[in-house]
Amino acid sequence: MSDNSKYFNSAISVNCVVFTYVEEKLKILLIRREFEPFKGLLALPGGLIYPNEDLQQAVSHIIESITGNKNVYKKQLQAFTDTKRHPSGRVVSIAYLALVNHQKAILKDSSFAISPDWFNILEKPQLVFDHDSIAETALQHLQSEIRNKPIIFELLDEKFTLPQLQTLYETILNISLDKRNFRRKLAYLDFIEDTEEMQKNPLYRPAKLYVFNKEKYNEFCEKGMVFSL
Amino acid sequence: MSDNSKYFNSAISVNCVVFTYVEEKLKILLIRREFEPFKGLLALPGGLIYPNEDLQQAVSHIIESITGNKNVYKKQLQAFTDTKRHPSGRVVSIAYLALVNHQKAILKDSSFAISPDWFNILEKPQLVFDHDSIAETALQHLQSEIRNKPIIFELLDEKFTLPQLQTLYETILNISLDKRNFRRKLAYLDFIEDTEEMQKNPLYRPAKLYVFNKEKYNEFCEKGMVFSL
DNA sequence: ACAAAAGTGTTGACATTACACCCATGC
DNA sequence: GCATGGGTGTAATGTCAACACTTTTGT
Repeated sequence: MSDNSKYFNSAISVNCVVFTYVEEKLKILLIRREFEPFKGLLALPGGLIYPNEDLQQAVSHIIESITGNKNVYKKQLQAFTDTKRHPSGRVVSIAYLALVNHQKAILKDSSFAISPDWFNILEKPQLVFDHDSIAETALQHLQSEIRNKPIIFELLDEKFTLPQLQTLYETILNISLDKRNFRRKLAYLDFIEDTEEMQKNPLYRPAKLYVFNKEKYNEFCEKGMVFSL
Repeated sequence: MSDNSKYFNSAISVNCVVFTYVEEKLKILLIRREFEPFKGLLALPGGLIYPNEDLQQAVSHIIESITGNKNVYKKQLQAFTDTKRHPSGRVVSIAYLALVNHQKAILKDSSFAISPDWFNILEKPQLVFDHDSIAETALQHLQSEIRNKPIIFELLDEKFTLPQLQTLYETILNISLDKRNFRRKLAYLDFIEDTEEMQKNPLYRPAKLYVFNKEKYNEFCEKGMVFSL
């Protein structure tokens, strides 16, 4: 460790696996690379990090630049470290999972990304570098995380119906759930609150609207309780 | 990305949270730092990585140098990336969890570590950098992982008794388990095999010896089954 | 009135918990 | 023969899965 120069010459990047939910589909945010290598090909949004740059902030900045969303849910997944994953040298990429509400997201080009777009996760095209593997890891993480943590509400509007919530679980987990069993389970959770309001102008019978109450969820956790789908 | 020099000047390190089980205690491997900063203080084993170095191999090498164990169980946890975590510059540390059998581990000084020693996890002293936080993350990961994956056998001898297995679960999870319920649950798992052999020279009544059969475990998984403690 | 999705309870199967005594061995 | 930990079954409770009809609204 006496001669630092042989160690301080790697690069750090972040890659963001950003999911949204729209038209009853789980979609992933992909961009076209603006620079070589792989210029013009599809990739996860991300970028190299300056040595004094905070990774969470970098992720927030990238996501805000592309989608306009501030304060999105984000979580570090893991580092992708293959020595040959990047042709320009040693680039360790730290992958983040992020969830954004589709209504609030307005995609635009930025210094990080050209032609950003949402792709149905079930029809995800091939990506550059090891981004397919990063996306796969993120999806698995999401699938396991929504079973025990209330992050799914990040993908819904503030007010949502139980059928919407159920369909979203079914879409992400790729399973089907029994409506009555699903609703009975939720009935115990006081942090999913009935708002006395009804859905506006649906095609047929309107459903009740609910909200996720974060304070009540915290109280629920403090009692040592854990919810599980 | 046109001028790479402003990005390729960070360092990557690995840190290993190595657990073992001895004298009915879960212990963590700590070393004394041989170099500045924090020379002589307690730390997790680890080290800086060369730009062409594979991280898994580096972890294996470090653990083998200190404990003598080859092919230990290891798993990447996450990256620790605080800009100020290391005083010498930007060092992103990738943390690994590893499990070693105590009988096979013979600690010795190496280029990575002086005075390596096992510390009861319940009495872990303060560590340098952000290593306390890394160790805490690793412990939580271990606690959650042993409930659904058969990694606990990495900490036991090849042949073990059910009371040993139960005590190990209790130690790691810091809970107490009902002996009969615990054994009934294991009875369904054909990958925990009775060896017809008995424990040698115990103080009192000898217990039956079991082995973990990895092939049978894989078959069990292929049937879509999941075990859960 | 009809089409469509919202909303609602019961039952049987299975899993989990709680609990106490006899057994095998070393000394 | 006694001290110690190894080994065993049952009953009550709670949880989970399967299942079909009525209600509300828009057209």
